[in-house]
Amino acid sequence: MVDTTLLERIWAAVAAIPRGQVATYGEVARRAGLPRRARLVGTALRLAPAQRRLPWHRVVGAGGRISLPAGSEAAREQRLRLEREGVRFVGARIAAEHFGADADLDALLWRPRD
DNA sequence: GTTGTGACGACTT
DNA sequence: AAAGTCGCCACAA
Repeated sequence: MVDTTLLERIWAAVAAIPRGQVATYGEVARRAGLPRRARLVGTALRLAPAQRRLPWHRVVGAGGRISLPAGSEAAREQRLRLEREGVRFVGARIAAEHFGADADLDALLWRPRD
């Protein structure tokens, strides 16, 4: 069983993602003080009570790709929610401008051509 | 106890 | 670009 204090820390880190921005699972884990525990972030989101009203859609896979099964209803909903708050996609990836300051720049080393 | 799976990710081939 | 490998670990069977 997961320690609920860990879940709380993760949920708090997710709640802190500003509207219009995204963070990767790895970043959320780091911000929660749990480096290398990206998988746990996924678990935490799965276990999160809907009542918490977490911005779960702002958590994405490394490099800005949606991690939910491609073509799934959940994946469509996530993209829709993101676009609805101004997050722009370039192909399957989220534009670099939407990542927070401590995002891993190496993973974001791509740019839509200017 | 062991194995497989997965809302992950960094590395190496 | 694509496919393996490894680290990570909760969970179900």
